[in-house]
Parts: sequence; structure tokens; C-alpha cells
Amino acid sequence: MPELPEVETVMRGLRAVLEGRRIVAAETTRPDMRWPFPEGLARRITGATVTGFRRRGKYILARLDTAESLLIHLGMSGRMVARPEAAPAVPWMGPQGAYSDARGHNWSRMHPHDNPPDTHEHFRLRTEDGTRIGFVDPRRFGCVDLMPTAAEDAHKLLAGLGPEPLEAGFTPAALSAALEGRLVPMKAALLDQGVVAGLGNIYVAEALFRARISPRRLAHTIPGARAARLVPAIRAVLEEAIGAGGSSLRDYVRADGELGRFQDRFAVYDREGQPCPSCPGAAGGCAGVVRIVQSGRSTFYCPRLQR
DNA sequence: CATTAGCCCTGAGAGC
DNA sequence: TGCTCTCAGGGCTAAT
Repeated sequence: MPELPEVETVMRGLRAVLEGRRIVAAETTRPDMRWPFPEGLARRITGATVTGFRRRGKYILARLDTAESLLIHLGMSGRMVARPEAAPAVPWMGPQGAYSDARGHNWSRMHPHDNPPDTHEHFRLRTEDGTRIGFVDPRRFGCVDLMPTAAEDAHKLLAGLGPEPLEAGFTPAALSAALEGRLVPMKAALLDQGVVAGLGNIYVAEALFRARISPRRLAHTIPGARAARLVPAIRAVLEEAIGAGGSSLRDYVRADGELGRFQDRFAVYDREGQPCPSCPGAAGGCAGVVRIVQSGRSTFYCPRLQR
């Protein structure tokens, strides 16, 4: 469930090992993930130097010096796993000692999900300095594509995205305009990547909680004062989550194997029946966090605080 | 046009 | 212990 904070964290991990480096080999281990890999993927990126990274919503973009950009979406269960070429096949089973490479990067904390390391590694590349980077995605909801760098934002998957929530264009006025007249529940509206890019089930729940807005409230009632609360709430939860390295839940793990820690700070997500952190408790008339299903997905909220 | 349901896929966890 | 069942959900396409 990589959402914006997890994707941002993964992108930073990739930047640390890939930016400024040349790709000396690449391979795919099957013909497709969500969609077929782009024609000639390995050939087109081999020999290229990665000049920079950016994130757009839940997409990672790596610019190459070939005038093409590599697009990566982690889907539901995608992970990027980086390790030195010379790393033992199963380092977590060996002695506990850390070993660092020449740049001081610590490779000792491989995640148990990497056992065995090549399972579900559908795409991998190697850099000139001996780092191997694999795209592991058991469910294969993720995807990889290549496009001209000059036309990044025209890519079919990026063209319809709404504003970046952490950039200046995401204002109460802009959010209000996007929600005007819409008859869907706020839960669905914020999951719509065309309204704002990068939110998923977790951060929609957490942002709505912080803004004291019910996930069931219809979107067209938000413009105005509620939008003015919601924009800073979305920003704050995303920034805090990025600061914590994202949330580690089931599948997600950072490229360097360290775990994100934001899941320890969830107020409502996956906390059905537990006390609402901002309510006075049962004596104050709060029955705790409630779980409902909206369009087939779990929604968590406090009915007392969120209206 | 706006909205919703179905679908892809595998692993984790619950229940028996 | 081991089997089966349910659930997790991002984002597409098809249907309403």
C-alpha cells in the first residue's frame, strides 16, 4: 500500500544509490507486470546515466541522459531492493555484523521479505559501482514504463493527476473547485487521484480525522471552511509520515531495508474498536474508532468527532 | 458526464 | 499441522 509518503521514501532511497550513476545492465524476468514491459526496456536503459529523480503522486520518475525517463509505480506490493553485487545471497541469515560500502551505506538490514531474494523480482538493473537494484512485486499491480523526458507529464498515467498536495498549487480554493458539485463521499473523492495526487486508503483516513470531517460527508459540502481545514490536515499528515519514513504495513519496506515508523502514529487507520485519540473516552460519549465499508474498502473514523 | 462495480494478483492471517 | 477462506487495495476498464 505504498501511498505518497512511502513512494517519496522509496524514491529518496533510489536517489541515494542511482543518481549520477550509469546503468551497466538491466533485465526483466518475465514479460509483464501490470502491463507488458516497454519494448526494448533493458536495451534502452543499459548504458544510460541517471541524472535525477522526481515523484508525481504515487509515481517515481527517473530521468536518464538518453532523453528518456523511467516511470515506476509500486502498485500494492511493490518494493525496490538495493544491495551490493557482492552481497551474500541471504545476508540476514548470516552473522549480525553490519557491512557498509565505500560510501558508508549500511546494507546489513535486509528485510525477511527478501527471502529468497529473487522471488518476484521481475525487473532489475546494475550500476557501474556494483549495486544491484531489483523491483520486487508479488502481486504485480506495479508497472514500469519509458517515455521521452520532455513529455513526462503527457504520459497517459500522469496526465489526469490532480495537484501535488505538498506543493503550492494545492490550496483550499483549488480543492474546493475540484470538489464543487460532486456527490461522492469524501472518502472516494480524496482517493480520486484527479482531485489530489498521492493519497490512498491510509492517509485519506488520517487526513479526514485531523480535519474532523466524516468520510461519509458528500464532497460538494466541503468547499469553503472545511476545505480550509482539510488542506493543512493533508499536508501535515503527509509531511509527518515522510519524516517517519512512511508506514510499514505488510508489504512495504524501504529500499535500504529499514522500516517506516508512521504506522505507530495512526489515529484511526486499522484501529477499529480502539479509543479515539482525541476523544474523552466512553464517559464522554465516544465509542471509539469505527470501521465501515465504502465502495468495497475499509474506512476508519470517529463518528463523534468527524462530521 | 458522473459514478460504481469488477478485475488483476499473491501472501498473511483467521478459522476449523 | 495443514487446509481453506477472507481480506488487503491502486487504478484500470466496463457497465450503469
